[in-house]
Amino acid sequence: MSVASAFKPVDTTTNQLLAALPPADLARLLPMLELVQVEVGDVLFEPRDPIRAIYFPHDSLISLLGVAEGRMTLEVGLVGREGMLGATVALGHDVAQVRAVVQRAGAASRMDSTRFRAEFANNPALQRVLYRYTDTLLAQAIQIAVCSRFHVLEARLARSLLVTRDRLQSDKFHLTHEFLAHALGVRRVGVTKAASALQQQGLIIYSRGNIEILDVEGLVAASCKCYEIVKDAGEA
Amino acid sequence: MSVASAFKPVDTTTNQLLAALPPADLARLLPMLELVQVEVGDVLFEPRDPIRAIYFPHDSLISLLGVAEGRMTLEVGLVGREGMLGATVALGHDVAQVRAVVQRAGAASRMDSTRFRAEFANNPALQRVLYRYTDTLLAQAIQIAVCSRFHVLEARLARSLLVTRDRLQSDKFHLTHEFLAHALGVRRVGVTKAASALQQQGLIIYSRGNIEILDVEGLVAASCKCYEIVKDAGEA
DNA sequence: CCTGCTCCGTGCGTCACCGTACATACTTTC
DNA sequence: GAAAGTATGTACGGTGACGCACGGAGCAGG
Repeated sequence: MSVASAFKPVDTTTNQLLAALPPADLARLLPMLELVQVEVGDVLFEPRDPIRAIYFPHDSLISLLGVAEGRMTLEVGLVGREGMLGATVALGHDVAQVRAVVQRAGAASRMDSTRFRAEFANNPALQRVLYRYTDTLLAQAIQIAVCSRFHVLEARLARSLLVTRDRLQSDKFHLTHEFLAHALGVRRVGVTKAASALQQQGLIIYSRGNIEILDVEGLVAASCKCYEIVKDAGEA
Repeated sequence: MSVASAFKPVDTTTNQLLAALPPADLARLLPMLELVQVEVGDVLFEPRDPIRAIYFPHDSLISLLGVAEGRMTLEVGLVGREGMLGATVALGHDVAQVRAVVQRAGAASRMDSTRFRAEFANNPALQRVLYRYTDTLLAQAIQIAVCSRFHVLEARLARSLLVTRDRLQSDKFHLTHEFLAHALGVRRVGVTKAASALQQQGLIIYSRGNIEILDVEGLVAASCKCYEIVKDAGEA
């Protein structure tokens, strides 16, 4: 991760949480935001870490991984331009419960936790936005819990790809089987098997981490309902 | 469910969310609360239902079940005296995402959603309490997602029993294998097998739904770390 | 060009849990 | 005190994913 040029102003229209704030509130927030570039694989925090900074992604994408013992992980949330990372510090808990790892490199606005908490206390608009977003995160986590328990890997993979597509607003992205395995909480070979099944159905093609979605409708059909449920919850 | 005698006043010290409110804020809330009795198996709402009322349990216990197609369910949260049901309506989403089913009969204070939302908007203390509690619910859901994915049934059953014990502050309670199966997202026979294993280890005894925990330490050892993680998150 | 690295594919034995069906035992009811 | 209901126990084949190991293929740089 690196601090971007100080000359480049933060584009406040990309991140939708920032964009949702009234101009006056946003203006107060802006001087505290620092534009940074995050790189794939960067770990912004680990479970039990104190959260020192919160992030508003612009074009980056951050995966929230629940961690069990060993190297078993499960993605419980995905944060892109529509959300923020670390809302929890304003709500009372300042210790991370998940691993936050960058899934797609890009820009994000960072802010010190302490200042954020102080600002949060005096900013009703920010409170409303965060409260609502946290509720969306909860809906995501719940659906992922259900999905991981009951649905077969192939459907879950399809769901995961569709969510990534929505977040990035692109049909092509880079994501290795290894990374997906961590997100889905399965072995890498399991992903290979499921992905090649989707590929044989003509829904996607992939090669060395470059994934392209060919047939969105087909992929929706191959996925479980969970995809649409979390999508609806996010928009409602 | 039935409305309790109007003569009986709401005991505001039992539910810990209510108890945490400053007296003035609580006083404004009280006239809007209605004391009701909920019975085992009562379904307070289903996924996609509009949430018409919110609940503050006193000695009752309410299980939040994520629902997949068919009769496959998974408990993603448990609400007792330490929490409330339906906080989500104040946060923006007024449609339920889970099934709320009474696990243990008892008293709860009910309040109309619309009035609750209005009160929430003007009550900073209530906002703080709810923010924090929602964050705890999120922590629960995340840990349950991880736990259900990676840990074997016996450990998950042990965790579930320990959580129930904490909520009820009692080593004895009523809970059938069937009910536990719904909560854990497994078959009833799976629970029977896991429960009899715990019984043979001398950790619990059960008979026709009456469960007694004999060895808390042993049960903690038999459970996964998830139990302590959510416990810590709730208290932190 | 060959070495090294990342990424993907296959095979094989094991296991937890599934779905189903049936059996037993305690409890309540009339 | 028989019938009906509730709760628990046993059995069996099936399967999705596991863990591990190794094979191979594309891409990079010296």
